[in-house]
Amino acid sequence: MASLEEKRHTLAHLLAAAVKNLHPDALPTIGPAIDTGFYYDFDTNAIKEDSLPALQKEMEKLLPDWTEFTHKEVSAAEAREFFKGNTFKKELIEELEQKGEAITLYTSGRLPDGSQGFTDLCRGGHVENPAKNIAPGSFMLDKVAGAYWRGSEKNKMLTRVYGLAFDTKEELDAYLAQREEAKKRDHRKIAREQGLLVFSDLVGSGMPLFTPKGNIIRNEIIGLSRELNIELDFGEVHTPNVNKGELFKISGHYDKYKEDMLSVSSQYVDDEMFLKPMNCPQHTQIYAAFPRSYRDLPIRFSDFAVLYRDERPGELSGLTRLRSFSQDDGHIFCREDQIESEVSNVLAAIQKALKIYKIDYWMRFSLRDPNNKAKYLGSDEVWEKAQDIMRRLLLEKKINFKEAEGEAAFYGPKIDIMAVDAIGREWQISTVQLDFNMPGRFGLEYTAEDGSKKTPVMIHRALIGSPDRFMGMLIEHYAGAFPTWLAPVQVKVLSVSEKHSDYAQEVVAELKAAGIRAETDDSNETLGKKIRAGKTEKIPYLLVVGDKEVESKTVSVETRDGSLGTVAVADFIQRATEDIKARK
RNA sequence: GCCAGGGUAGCUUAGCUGGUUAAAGCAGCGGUUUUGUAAACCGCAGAGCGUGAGUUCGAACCUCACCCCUGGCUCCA
Repeated sequence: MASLEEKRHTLAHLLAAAVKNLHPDALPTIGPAIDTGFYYDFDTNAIKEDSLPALQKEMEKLLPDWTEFTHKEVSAAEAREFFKGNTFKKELIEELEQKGEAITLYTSGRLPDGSQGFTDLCRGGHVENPAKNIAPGSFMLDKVAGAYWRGSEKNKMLTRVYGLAFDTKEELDAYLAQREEAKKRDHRKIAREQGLLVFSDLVGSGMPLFTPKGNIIRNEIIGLSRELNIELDFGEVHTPNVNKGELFKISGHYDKYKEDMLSVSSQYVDDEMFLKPMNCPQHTQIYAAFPRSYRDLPIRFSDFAVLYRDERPGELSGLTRLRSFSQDDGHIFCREDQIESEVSNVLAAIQKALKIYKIDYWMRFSLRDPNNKAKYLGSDEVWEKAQDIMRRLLLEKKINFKEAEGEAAFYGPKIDIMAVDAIGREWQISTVQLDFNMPGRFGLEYTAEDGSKKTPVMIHRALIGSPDRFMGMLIEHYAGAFPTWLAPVQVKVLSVSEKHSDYAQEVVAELKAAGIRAETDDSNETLGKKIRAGKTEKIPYLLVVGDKEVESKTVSVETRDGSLGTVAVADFIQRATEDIKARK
């Protein structure tokens, strides 16, 4: 039975064969199977987007001749001879040679003269009979993109051709349909349609301007985090946007992220200053400003300040990657014996928040990259200790998690919450990070029970990450149909005709007095059109008022899921208020 | 930053092998209508075709530079 991965990998070979026929100068490099199909990287600049149809055709033409794979093991010298002129393949051969692994060449297909077909350096993993095993219409070339050789931007950029491939044509079509669905939910599109935020070339890229409607959502998100912070006994602080470079030199951010910080200058003093890219160093200064006793710990600060990062232009994307954004940030300074309860309380709060937002998630335990320790601050012992504490905690709590090497922050390991949205895409949101490094660098201390001075531990955490980014995710998760508590307009009162405008205004006034975000649509349009507009805007409640309702002081309630009939205004207010309070 | 696409009215799009006043729908505005659960009718206005240079008798269309957006790569405290 041919596995999907084998099919995909086989298609990568087929693609390389097609490229070899149509673009003989393109040097093949590597071509693995991926989640949705396959890709192959070529050293060439001849392949553009519009080359794809011809390549696709060529692949389809070649496929019937690919009835088997033959392979042979060769010496490094033979392999080098075969791939002479291809420095990329030579580099791979050298590596195989050094590791003492077998070097194999795989061949499939046939040339017009009947001689052997396309041969590639490969360790295997193909379907036995591509012509038979690969269903017609189950694959398509998708797009062309640049990709650095071996994933390093120091290396040459190659041309990557992506292909989609599934077991059947139906599965490919389903994937394409799902991609269409994702496009419909695109937060950039919905944010524009609903007038939630805008960007301006004059303000700058990556710097969102929230409209009154968008800011309502943003504030509700912050409001929930603030409420959870109070339950967790955090004290909210307020800190400035501009900081001296010295602060970041001590924290270690200067060395690591100077290129990604926006600098600011003063006309009067020479200090190198930066817009702050994070809050942690500042919070250490609030801690440091007063003598602290073991009895005072844990000390917890929360902060919603706007942060600035000089992201490279090509990395910006809607609300998911911004130059200016905030975090629902918080830092805990505690004793070692308090780590466990602090981390588990924060995790519980995160879980509570995600339940309210109806978001599924999984946890990623992000560890240091053991092969690149230079990227991180602090000694091996400290890292081992921090990672052990966190792992033990996750195991004790019986939390399902996946370990991920190389995903830690530069100062410590972290637990990242990976949200899974309504159509299955993952977003990294919340985080809890254990830091044994920064407090020492800032000379933070507390007086222990025995009178000695000790260094506190610092826990960095964000409940939902960035309110701005999270809002982008929520837009896509809900496809713009926000639950009532988040909806910028919770209720819209539609008058049947202009005769009923006064009553509609009255109802809106009552709703507003009850704290409900309501407006009227008393435009000179038919009711049908107003309903349509309200539904398109995804307003949670549409209240229709006409002669009957004016007469009986009622409203006819239409929700996104259907009609609730005619109820007294007071009853509707009660119902809506309960929803909002319960964050439904 | 790098690779590949793209930028026409507030929005969605047409026009683009160079050739009169750049064409629609929605939204907007003005009328008519006074409407009962997903688009009433008529009219009006709205576009320096991303920006700046160039080629040409003539540029939305060709060339160059820059800006911005999209998809990747790299990065993500």
